[in-house]
Amino acid sequence: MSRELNATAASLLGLLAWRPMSGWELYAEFEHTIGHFWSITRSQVYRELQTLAERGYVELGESGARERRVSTITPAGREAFNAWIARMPGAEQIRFPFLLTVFFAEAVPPAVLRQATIEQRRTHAARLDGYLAQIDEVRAKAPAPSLALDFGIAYERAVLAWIDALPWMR
Amino acid sequence: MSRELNATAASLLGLLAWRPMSGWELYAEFEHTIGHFWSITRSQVYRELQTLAERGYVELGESGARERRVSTITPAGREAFNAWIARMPGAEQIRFPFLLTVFFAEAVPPAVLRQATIEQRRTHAARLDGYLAQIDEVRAKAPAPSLALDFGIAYERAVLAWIDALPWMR
DNA sequence: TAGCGGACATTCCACATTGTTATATCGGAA
DNA sequence: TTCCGATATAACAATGTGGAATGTCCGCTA
Repeated sequence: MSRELNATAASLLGLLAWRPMSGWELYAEFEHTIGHFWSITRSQVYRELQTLAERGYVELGESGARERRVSTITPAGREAFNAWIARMPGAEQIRFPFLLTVFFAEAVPPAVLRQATIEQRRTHAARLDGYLAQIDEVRAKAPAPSLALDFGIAYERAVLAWIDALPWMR
Repeated sequence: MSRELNATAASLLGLLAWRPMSGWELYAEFEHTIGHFWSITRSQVYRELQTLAERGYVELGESGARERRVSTITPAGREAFNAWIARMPGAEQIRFPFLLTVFFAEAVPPAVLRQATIEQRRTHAARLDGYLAQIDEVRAKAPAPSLALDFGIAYERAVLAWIDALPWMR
């Protein structure tokens, strides 16, 4: 029954290797770190936690106050995580709805196109600001994660530059 | 029964708005255009084609040579596509396994880390080359799609620059 | 010219993953 | 007391992945 871990489960394990957390905490932690380049929902966290527990990779604590159940990674879990993280990573997968809008721009009413572009720009600018506001602190505390954040910064800058060069925005 | 189109089905419709195609062709066309920023599998193409046909958005032709069935977009299909493409696009979704490797780099054996990085670099460099080889031709023939390709170019350049700045690569 | 290998083409299936929605409890703040 | 936010879970619908099975047709070459 040693099915492969999926990336989501593995990331959860990775976070649990830092410290024990409840599902709720895990989700929050995930969102503001890995969440920048990997999406997840809350249900998924609990689901994955279940299967992780079935495989003996985490231990679900007692249901204490507020039903809170802290998950702790087991030695087997650490081992599984280490094995997973050391495999060659696959290609990334992007799904960028705005690129569909651009790709089919000829079918989009000009006003809508401009509006959508402005909104995208705002979103990405806000994300960049958020990343920049964190980067120094993260770099000091967590070197490896800060490199992933560097990617986010480079990415957002590239997106913004590209948006600014769109012909209908100049 | 007028359920929302999903992005995948809508993109397929968008391609069919250019010209009628068989599922096979659709997949090929998709792969080397939209495929750069949206993934799809062959089974999915056929499945979506089925539901698109059920909703009257495409017409599946007679089975011709080699079982080939050409799909043609209907007026209702064009309308549905135009409505879909004019809605505000949502946020993009990235899933970048290598970023997990980087994020958890402390748990990765140095040799593996270096190896993975080199492979990533090669992949992205190859993609960039591929895009650059096409861009002039695409720009001349299909202005809007070329803007999406421009994004690909900007993206790959950003990734390469980021990779080259990783501390274990210098 | 017969035959073969490879490209073209579709269908079906099994499964994994994801997203959404609803529901229930409890502690603390207002 | 009432309401909000933290917390957990279930159940379903939708989406996505990957591959097996099956057949056709094209062009090459023995």
